[in-house]
Amino acid sequence: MPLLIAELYQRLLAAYGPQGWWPLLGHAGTNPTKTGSLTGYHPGEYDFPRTPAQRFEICLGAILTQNTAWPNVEQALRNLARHDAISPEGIDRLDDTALAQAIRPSGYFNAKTRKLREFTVHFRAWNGSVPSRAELLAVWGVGPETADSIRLYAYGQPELVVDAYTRRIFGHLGIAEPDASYDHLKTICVAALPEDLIVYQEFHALLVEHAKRHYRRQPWRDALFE
DNA sequence: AACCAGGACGTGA
DNA sequence: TCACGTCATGGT
Repeated sequence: MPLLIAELYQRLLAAYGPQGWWPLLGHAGTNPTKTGSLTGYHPGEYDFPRTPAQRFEICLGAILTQNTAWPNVEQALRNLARHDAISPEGIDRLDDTALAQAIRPSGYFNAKTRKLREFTVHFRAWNGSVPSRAELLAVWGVGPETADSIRLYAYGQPELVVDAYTRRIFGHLGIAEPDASYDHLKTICVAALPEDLIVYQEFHALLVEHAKRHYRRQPWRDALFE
């Protein structure tokens, strides 16, 4: 009998406490239980984003963090902030060379320059309304995880997020096949958890925290669950 | 000093 | 569908 997903969530929450995602620039809040020297967490506060700028910052971060370590993304976001470019107008103001230079620390800077351009066009067209998952997936450079992250953290929608850590942990613990698809993992999580914004936000954040602690390098030995 | 990170896209079978 | 190559910097 594999570990139940709901029980996994409860035990992660008990072990690490509320994480407070999505991390935001300029938010001094930290989480003493988190790994590394990351900042911008706001455990116990679920009324983010509080401004249009914070919403757009989360969207940019969701794209910039694709296959990229978060500290690199923070450097890129700080560069954009220095250019006053955490806004659709700010992105537009930078030419491709300047934009690529600013986001260089996050890697794949040519591809991500285009992704930020494309996203900005659609973001403005949504005109403040909440984009559907399909609308997000229609944006070049936005795949399933990025779309779900934006829905969940930038727009406060109860949209469950799956990532490589989810697959790795579930595979290791026998909850799902190691090569299970994104949609399958999402389906079994949605079926096992209450459809709740806070639960979804914490669930993803807790899996990331747990993976950073115990799944960095193979062979994985899960100190919390075995 | 290799190894890899909070993926997505294009291509060929 | 699906497997595989590509994109790139910075931390460990």
